[in-house]
Amino acid sequence: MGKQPKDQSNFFADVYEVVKLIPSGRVSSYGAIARYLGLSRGARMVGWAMMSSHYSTEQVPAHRVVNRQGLLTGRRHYPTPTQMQERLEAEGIPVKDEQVQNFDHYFWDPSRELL
DNA sequence: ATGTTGACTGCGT
DNA sequence: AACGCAGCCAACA
Repeated sequence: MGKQPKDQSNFFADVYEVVKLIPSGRVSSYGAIARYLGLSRGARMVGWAMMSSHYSTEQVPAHRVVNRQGLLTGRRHYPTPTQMQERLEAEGIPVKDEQVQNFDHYFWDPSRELL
């Protein structure tokens, strides 16, 4: 068995796929997505992929991905620091002070919800 | 090839 | 409960 062609960051593509599966009105976390992809501690990678998603032509709802505390840690990578929050609120997710309210209720875990 | 960094997370203090 | 340190993977200089 030779080595597998690494393609070009097909890891990013996998992350995009999972993120695109997050239903509107729900949020997920970097760690949950990483774990679903088999990376027990690749949460930072997921964040990296999200940042790259801005340069991708694919539409990835990166605003639905927050950290495990429900904090909008990625908001500073948006054109305006409030865009991420506004987008979540537009989907019916209450956000106060950079934090998703009732986070546990809106949390969507690919390993749990998705099979 | 080596070192640094990053939209994180878990555990120890 | 809050803070700090270490682990993990991939891109970049």
